[in-house]
Amino acid sequence: MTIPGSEPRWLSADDRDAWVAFASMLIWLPTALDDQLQRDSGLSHFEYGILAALSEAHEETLRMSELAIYANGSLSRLSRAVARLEGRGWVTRKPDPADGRYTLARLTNNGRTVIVKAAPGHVEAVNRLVFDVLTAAQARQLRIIAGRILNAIDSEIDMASQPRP
Amino acid sequence: MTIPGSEPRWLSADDRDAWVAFASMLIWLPTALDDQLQRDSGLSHFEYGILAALSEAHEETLRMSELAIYANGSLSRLSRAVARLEGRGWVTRKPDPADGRYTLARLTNNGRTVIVKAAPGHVEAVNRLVFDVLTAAQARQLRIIAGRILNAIDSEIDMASQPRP
DNA sequence: CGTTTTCACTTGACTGATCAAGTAAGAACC
DNA sequence: GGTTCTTACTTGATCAGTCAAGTGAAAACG
Repeated sequence: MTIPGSEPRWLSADDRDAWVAFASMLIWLPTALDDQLQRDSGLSHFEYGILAALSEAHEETLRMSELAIYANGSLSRLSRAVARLEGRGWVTRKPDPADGRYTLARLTNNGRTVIVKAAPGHVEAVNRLVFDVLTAAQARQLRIIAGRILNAIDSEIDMASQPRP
Repeated sequence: MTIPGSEPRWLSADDRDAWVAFASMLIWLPTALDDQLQRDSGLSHFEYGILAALSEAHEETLRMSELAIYANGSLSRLSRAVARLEGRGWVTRKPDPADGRYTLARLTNNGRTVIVKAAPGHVEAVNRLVFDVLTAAQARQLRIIAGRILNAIDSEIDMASQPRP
């Protein structure tokens, strides 16, 4: 995306400081949260997301393609992860009777027990590592900042898929 | 870390909103940056970090263990990544003559060419997706927020390794 | 109403990450 | 100065994730 011949645009000294800290956080916060879940519940963050999304859904059931969006993952990744969760007896899959192309994933009783046990520890970790160390104003800023960055990512993707609307 | 019998501490409505946006950003920003590097330079973000760290080091040379810290990765991961980069002719490895336990990784001329070509596009992406959409004040806040979260992670790790100082 | 397309997954082949075990060099101890 | 310990990696086994190809159900088409 750099226009050939144009001067590369570097980061200002302030931005560079911010980026070093931010980039490091982008790596270590997910790692820390993953570790807590793995230690305390034997779940990856992705698996946690799947169970959490199902537990909040109507009849604890979602189509795979919807679940993929809530859990922030590709369908392929979800398919394998749900296969693992099904193996542990925490989720079941069956074709949607209304349209055989869809697969309905549903939380089992055991699965509900797992997520109910895992949730408090995970939320506690999010509080400890994020919100306890931020002021209310910073938390609000964080929401805005994250929203803007997500918008920028989205519009970049839209740009790539349809060059001229 | 939840004290048994104590009430789980949930997130406030505001914090929950912030967390949903922030968690999504934690997933999609690294993905977007990785994609840009992969497309434009055939590098993963981790490989980019390795080459960038070497290019800024004295004589473009670093011990593996130092490099691991700069690149935010485990020694094992680094060892495999550098093996790949060595295979592509962008890095060499040799034992430190001063202490045979250390391995010195050094950027080759080809490696320098690669990182010099890759850097502007990557920095441009960081600007587009992060700093262009933030005010200067938000960028400053982001540095502070990231710093506080990193501190919280560090003190948690210290806590675990030495229960009582 | 049979054929072609599209859709919603699933899966095979491969790459990269992790953990634990292995190796080889230097330090420490007696 | 020989044995044990520590340090700095490296590597084998395994596992999760990606991409592309495959499958089977519904839509669309002529």
